[in-house]
Amino acid sequence: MNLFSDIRTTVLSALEAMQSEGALPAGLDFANVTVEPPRDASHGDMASNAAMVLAKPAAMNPRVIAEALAAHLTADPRIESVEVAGPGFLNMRLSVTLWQGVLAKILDQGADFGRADTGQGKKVNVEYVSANPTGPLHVGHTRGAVFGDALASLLDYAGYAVTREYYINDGGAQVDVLARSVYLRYQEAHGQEVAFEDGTYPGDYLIPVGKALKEKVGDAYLGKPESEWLLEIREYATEAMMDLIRADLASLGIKMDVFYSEKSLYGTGRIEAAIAALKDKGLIYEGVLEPPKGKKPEDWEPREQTLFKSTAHGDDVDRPVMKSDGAWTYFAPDIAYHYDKVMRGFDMLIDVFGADHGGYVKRMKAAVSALSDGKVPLDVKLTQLVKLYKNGEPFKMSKRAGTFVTLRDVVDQVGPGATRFHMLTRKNDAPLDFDFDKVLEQSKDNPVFYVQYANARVNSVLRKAEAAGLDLSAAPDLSQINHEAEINVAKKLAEWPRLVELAARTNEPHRIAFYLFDLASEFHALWNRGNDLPELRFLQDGEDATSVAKIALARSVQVVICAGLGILGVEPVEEMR
RNA sequence: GCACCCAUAGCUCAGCUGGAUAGAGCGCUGCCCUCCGAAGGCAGAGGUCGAUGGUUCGAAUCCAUCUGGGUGCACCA
Repeated sequence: MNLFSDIRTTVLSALEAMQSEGALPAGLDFANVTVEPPRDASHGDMASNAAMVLAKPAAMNPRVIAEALAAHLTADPRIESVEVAGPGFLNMRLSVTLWQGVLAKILDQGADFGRADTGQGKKVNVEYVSANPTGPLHVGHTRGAVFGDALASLLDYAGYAVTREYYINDGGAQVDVLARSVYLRYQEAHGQEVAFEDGTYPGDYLIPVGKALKEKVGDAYLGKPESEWLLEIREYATEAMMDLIRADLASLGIKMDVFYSEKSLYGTGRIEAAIAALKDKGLIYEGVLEPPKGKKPEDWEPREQTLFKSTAHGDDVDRPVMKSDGAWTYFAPDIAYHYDKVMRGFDMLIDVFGADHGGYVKRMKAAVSALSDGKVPLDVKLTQLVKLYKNGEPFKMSKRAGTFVTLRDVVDQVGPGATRFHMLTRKNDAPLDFDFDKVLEQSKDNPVFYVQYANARVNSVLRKAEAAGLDLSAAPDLSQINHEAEINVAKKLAEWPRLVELAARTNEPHRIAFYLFDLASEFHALWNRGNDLPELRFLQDGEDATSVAKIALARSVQVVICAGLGILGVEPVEEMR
């Protein structure tokens, strides 16, 4: 349970009490009343804007409202003091026992402390990665993969029923190219000279696929026209690539619930059904698009196409769903795929795309809005570029030069945990610098290390406690946790449930990473003060009860750090080496 | 030309459905530690929040216009 919403409830009932006393007019809307941590700690533990928000509708001076509200709130034993400040802020200091109670709750609930019911069990589908099945995942995919996976975990923690999904683009021309490329490797495996022309994939990763194909079918396809092997090899190669991709994802600890095949939409009437659904709504018509203004493609000519009236749902121009030759455009199966998601009963859809697909957002939202009659929201999160560095020097990638960096390269070098955490130290729509050396650096400017180090220090305390023969199963006397530096840590811990809700509401898992860094900082600050003030150390010689209480604080920190790392998909390390 | 994203300290970036004197890390300055919890700690300097208007009791946050950067713009996915 979120302490801030607890206190907000208290404030609201105080306001209602004022109304029944006639100290405040009836019929006010309290929706904008907030209770938040003030930016400046000298303003107390929690601040409310109630008086200022209500001043106008109540036609009263905000300070008058604030004073009356303060009088009501001081009656609450949890609130130690209330003061009115500035234009009408209500600053509250909460009693120490309340913060001590937070620790008790953390120890009682464990990793569930902070679990929210924001989602109320609603079904949400998170689609991410969805890379073409034509090769291994590269760094660009890595960010989308980590972001999408952490977002899915976050939403799960916030009470949603989450489905992790990967859309396999196995229906377009690119898988034909893949098949031809594999055929070349297959010929090569038979000892033939081959040349990779433009429009084929020359990557080494197809060599074993060609060899394996030779093992499987022998020389059955040799010297045969494309028409006799294209379908079979395409099938075979796509499967091989998906195995590769699944393994790449697994190396980051990612496991999808659903792999959805684009190909499965063709020839099954599903695209037709989705387009028909749009047609029923009067959103499909035959027409000719205007040429794009300004930059006009050289080969542009007016063509009549089947168009989706996406402008009716917020898009800038209508979009073609069928080419002039009668084949579906790439947009058509995407519509059908999202229609399928809607039909599967999801209450909310999230697509994670690379930033280069930004131009695709509006039409996708238009499609989902149209197909669900505006009932199912689609949030599209774009992940920006990852710039690679090695020791501060930009690391140029080039497919030709062979300096093409794959997801596997990154994970093999820095490990899944550091990769994941670092990828989440930026907002998804901000570019990210990834330095292979700095990610592994053991210093304060590396948040991965700093957070892990906090957890490791707790483990160190626990090991020493065990060695000293302390009995940690006894209930700690938390009233001994009363020093300001200790209470500050408890206050930070109390913010955790609220932060989870905020991060889930905005679909922004990076907030978890930043919070963990803040919490670790608070914990390290307490640890460091133990250098000067021995009474702040976690282990107090000869005073077992005190040690047990202080260790309870350390364990609370560990519980929340591990819960947070769990959302990010980062394995906590036992000790730093 | 249009659409979307971005612009905050010297650098890299946070900033809560609009809240008080805008924060962190690095870098910089000063002090502390060289056996007892320092893979460091404490303190400080550093900002017209890209610009100009507007809404509001109150704007880095919302709206409009402009500037600068990124991405994308029929019959490729």
